[in-house]
Amino acid sequence: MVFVATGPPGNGRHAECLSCDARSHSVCNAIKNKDVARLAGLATVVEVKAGGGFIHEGDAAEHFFNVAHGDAKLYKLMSDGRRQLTGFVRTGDFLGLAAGKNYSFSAEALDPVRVCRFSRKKLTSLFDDFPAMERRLLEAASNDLLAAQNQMLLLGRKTARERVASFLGSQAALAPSCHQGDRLPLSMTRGDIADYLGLTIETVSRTMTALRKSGVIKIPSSSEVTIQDTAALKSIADGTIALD
Amino acid sequence: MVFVATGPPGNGRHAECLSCDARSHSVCNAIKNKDVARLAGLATVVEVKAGGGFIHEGDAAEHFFNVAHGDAKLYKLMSDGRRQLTGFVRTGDFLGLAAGKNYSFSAEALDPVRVCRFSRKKLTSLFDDFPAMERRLLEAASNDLLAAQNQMLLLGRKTARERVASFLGSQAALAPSCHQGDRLPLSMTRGDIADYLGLTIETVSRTMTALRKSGVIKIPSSSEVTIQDTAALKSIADGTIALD
DNA sequence: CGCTATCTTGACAATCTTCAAGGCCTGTGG
DNA sequence: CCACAGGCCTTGAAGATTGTCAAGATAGCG
Repeated sequence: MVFVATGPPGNGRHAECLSCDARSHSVCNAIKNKDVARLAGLATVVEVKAGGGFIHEGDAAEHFFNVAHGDAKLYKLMSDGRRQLTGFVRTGDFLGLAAGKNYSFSAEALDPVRVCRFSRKKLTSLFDDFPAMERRLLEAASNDLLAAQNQMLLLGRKTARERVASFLGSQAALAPSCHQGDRLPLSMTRGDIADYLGLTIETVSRTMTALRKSGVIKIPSSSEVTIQDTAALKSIADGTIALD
Repeated sequence: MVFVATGPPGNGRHAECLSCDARSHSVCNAIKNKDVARLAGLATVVEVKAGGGFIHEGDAAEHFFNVAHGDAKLYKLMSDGRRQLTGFVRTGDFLGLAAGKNYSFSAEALDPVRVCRFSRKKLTSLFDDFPAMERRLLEAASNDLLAAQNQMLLLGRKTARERVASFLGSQAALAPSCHQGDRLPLSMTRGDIADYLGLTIETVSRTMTALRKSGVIKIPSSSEVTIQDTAALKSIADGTIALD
C-alpha cells in the first residue's frame, strides 16, 4: 500500500478542512463552516506519492474520495494489459461514484496527491443531514456523464489528429489563467495521453509533432505545450477543418 | 415536432402513474403511492413514434424525461454527420441528467415510445420534499457512469470482434428471461450498432457473420440473434480469447 | 408485386499500429 | 563534476485492421 495516513484521527482536523485547497470548489462547500467538524470527523487524510495507486479496480468499494490536492488518472485494465484511461481528476474532484459493490476502475497519482477518504456507508448517512451535499454530488455526476459522452464521441468517431487537438483544447480550458501563447504544463506522460485517447504512444507523438509543424502549437519541453492558435485547434478538434 | 401530448393536463393522471410499466423500476418508485398525485401533476405524457426524436442536441435543457415504455437511442453528432451513439434507454430509464444549460445529446425512439416529461425546475423543487427520489437519481447517474466507462474501454481499446461480442453480451444481459439458445430481438439497426461501437455498418455485418460462422451465435433474422455459446462470447468480449 | 430500406459481401485503400532504433533528459553514483 | 543508466520521447519502415467504394441480396411495405 502506498497509503500514508496523516493528521490526528477523530476530532481536531476541523481547521484542516477550513483551509483545504479543495474546500471552495468541491462537494465540501455544500457544508457550512459550523458543520465542517462533523465532516472532518468522517474523513481520513491520505497522502499518495506520485505514481502511487489509491483505488484498485476490483477491490470492494468501501470509500469515497475527495481530492484535496494534486492530479490523478483513472483507468481500466484488460486482462492482457490493454489500458484505457477514463479520466483525470484534480484538486476538488470527487471520486468513487461510478462503482457498484467493487470499484470498476483504478486511480493513480500523477504528482504527490492528498485525498480525503470517506466511508461510503457513513457518508450516505451524512446525506440525510446535509441534502445539499447530495445535490452537489448529483451535479458532479452529471458533469462526469457529460464528459464521458464527449469522450465516447472522441474515441468512437474522431481521427488521431482530432483526438489530440481535443485533448489539448480541454487541458487548456482547465487552466483558465493560461492564455494563447502561455506554457501549458501537462502532468501526464505520452503513454497516459495515448491510453486516454485510444491511440498508441507513437501516434500521439507523431500527431503532436505534426500539430507543431503546422504552427498550431509549440512544444517547449515534452511536458509542456503552448497553444499558438486556439481557434485552429478548436476547428481541428471539432472536425471543422479537414486537413492542413 | 413529433411530440403528441396525450392525457388530461393537471390532475387526474394519478391512476396512470400507478399502473405505469416503469413505476416498479424507475425513479418514480422512490415515491409512495399517496404522493404520486403530486408527481403526476408535474408530468406531461408524450407519445413518440418510432424514429421520432424527443431530445435535440443543443436545445435548451428544460426537461427531464422518464421512459414510461419503449426503447430509444441517445447520440451525439459532429458537424460533418459523424454520429456516436452514447447509449440506449429502455422502459424505466431516466434521461436528461447529462446536460448543462443545453442538451449535449439527442434522443430518438427505436419503437413507439411513451415518455414522462418533467420541468427541470419543478422537479428540482420536488427533491426537497422527496429526497429519496434524488438519491435514486444519484444511483442512476452512478450506473450510467459505470456503463460509460465500460464503453470508453470498448471504444478505445477493443477490436471489432471484441466490440460486437461485448455488445451482444450486454444486450443478452438486459433480457434476463432470454437464455442461451433463445432468440434475442435487437431493436436497433446495424447502423445504430455501428455508431454505438465506433465501427462502420460493413464491419459490424462482417463481424457478426464471422461470429456466426464460428458457431458462437446464430442470426435467424437480421433483427434477431441467438447466442449459442455464452461463455465463448464473454471470452471474446473480454479479450481472453485471442482469435478463432 | 415491385419499391425502397437495410443488410451482406467483395476488392481496394488508408489510417493507425507494430516493430525497431536512436536521442534526450534526469537522477544517481563514482 | 561527469559518466552512466533507465525512462520517456521521437522518428522510420512495414504491416494489419478497419474504412471506403461498389454491387448484389434480402426483407419489409405500400
